[in-house]
Amino acid sequence: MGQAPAATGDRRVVIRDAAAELFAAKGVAATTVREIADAVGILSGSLYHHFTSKQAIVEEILTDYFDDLQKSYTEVLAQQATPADRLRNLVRASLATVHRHPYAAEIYQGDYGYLQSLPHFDYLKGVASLVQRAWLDVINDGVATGDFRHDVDPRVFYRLMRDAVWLSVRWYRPRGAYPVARFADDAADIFLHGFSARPS
Amino acid sequence: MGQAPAATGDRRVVIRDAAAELFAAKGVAATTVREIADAVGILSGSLYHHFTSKQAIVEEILTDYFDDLQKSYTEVLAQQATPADRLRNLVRASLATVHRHPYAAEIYQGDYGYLQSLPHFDYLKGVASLVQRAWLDVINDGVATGDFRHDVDPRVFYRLMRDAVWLSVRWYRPRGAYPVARFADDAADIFLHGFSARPS
DNA sequence: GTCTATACATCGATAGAC
DNA sequence: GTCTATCGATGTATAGAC
Repeated sequence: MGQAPAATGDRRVVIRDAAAELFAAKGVAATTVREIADAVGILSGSLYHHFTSKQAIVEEILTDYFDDLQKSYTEVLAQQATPADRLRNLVRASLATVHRHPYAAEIYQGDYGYLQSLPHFDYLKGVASLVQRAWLDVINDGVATGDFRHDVDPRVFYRLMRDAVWLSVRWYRPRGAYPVARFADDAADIFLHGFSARPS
Repeated sequence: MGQAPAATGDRRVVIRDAAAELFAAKGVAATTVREIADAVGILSGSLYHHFTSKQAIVEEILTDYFDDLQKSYTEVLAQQATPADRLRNLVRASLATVHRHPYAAEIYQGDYGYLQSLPHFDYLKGVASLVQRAWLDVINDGVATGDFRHDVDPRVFYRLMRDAVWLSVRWYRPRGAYPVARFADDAADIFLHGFSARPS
């Protein structure tokens, strides 16, 4: 009856999601527009009714992810807590966001080179440096307060932790028996113990 | 005089190394044979005097790396020590090998999808599972002896540590002031403390 | 061992019928 | 909104002269 306009945006989302899965699995450059079209059951030419180019699809996938990431971090950064708790919250927020956009996260990590050719790459860089700033600030704070060790370069610790956390999207997928929140706490726990200045 | 045959194999190595650097930076699929030829100052057609195909170049790069990796691990696995020391030795051997073949290591991590199309992919898989087996055995031993924690899944600990260690090739390069051996010890230290069952 | 020239496949993208 | 048909660019690889 007073029915909705037959979900016109649906096709767009279906295409975007199918493309994201392919991009994540094979890389953007190695994925053809024909493969994307096959995945949704249309011909490659029809894709261009929904998107102006292959790049535009990539851009929409990544922008969606980074919008969400920026929002999550803004919330976490508004809170006050000890360095250890703040670091744990960053891990939780990162992993929760990543698993709302697992394909986008994989694309960002695996195709950084290609991404530099995107029109909105500056926006992505801005969010990425916001993320890096947040981690490094917390780690440096913890070293300053004496909570964290000072015998290992904070940048080394940051990068080890960053890779371990963000790359987990390649092998970890949330399950009922081991949900994201618990996984995030395990990861944070290992790194916090490893970088703690105090005997546990 | 009784001179060597004017180093015929040199060109091959020069081409292979130039290709490796490009593959690591942009991905295999996104790197063209013309770019490789440009990098060594010849035309793309001339490449095929040295290699039968682009895939063959990739394969030689990766096989070289994996041969070295297998050799390093065989040595380390012959030694006996505590779980903590053995894990530390695995980190040292891994990072030392990675930094003898930094481009190959980056290619393996960044283009795993493409690699599956290689003729010798089964060999690569074999070495990769040797590596995984070595890490998991040591970790499980440490949990069994009570040296390592039992409240975090060993597989989770393994994967976090694996990603942090192997992905470091993307950002860490050995320097005089911070050589591989020291970096390896720092990384092992953080993870060993983080996964230790004993107060430090 | 490199170059010239080119074959052949595949890619992203477009135009217009339905 | 999809299909048919196709263009132009680009990619890997080959053949033969030098």
